[in-house]
Amino acid sequence: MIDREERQRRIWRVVAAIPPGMVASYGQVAELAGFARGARLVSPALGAAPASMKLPWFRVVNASGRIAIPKASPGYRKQRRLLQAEGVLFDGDRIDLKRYRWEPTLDEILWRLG
DNA sequence: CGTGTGACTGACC
DNA sequence: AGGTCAGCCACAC
Repeated sequence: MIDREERQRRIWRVVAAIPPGMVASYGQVAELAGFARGARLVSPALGAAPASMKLPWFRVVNASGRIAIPKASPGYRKQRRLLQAEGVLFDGDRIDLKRYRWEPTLDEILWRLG
């Protein structure tokens, strides 16, 4: 039986493994963390991460390649700025997932996420 | 124990 | 291509 803490740790581990300049979707993070169809579990976990952890929360976007928070919010601009600083290009308000989506190799899954 | 909510998704117009 | 909508899961009331 896994509690909220354990779930968060698993999610954090996946997010921490996303390489700079790439992104992953909420659903993808959830699945890699062992929670199929648990996309909605990811955002609370990101918010709960201590700042000292330096979790690359901004590398998580929704399945359509867009930042999931309102465009008008400070958080939106911050996330966008951080991604762009890593070389992630935006096409309007959207990221080309074909190009920037992280697809972990078997090695990464076994050694970084296992 | 129902109900509503959300930094979600995929299917279907 | 973009909007709608029914599922989805945990959690707060």
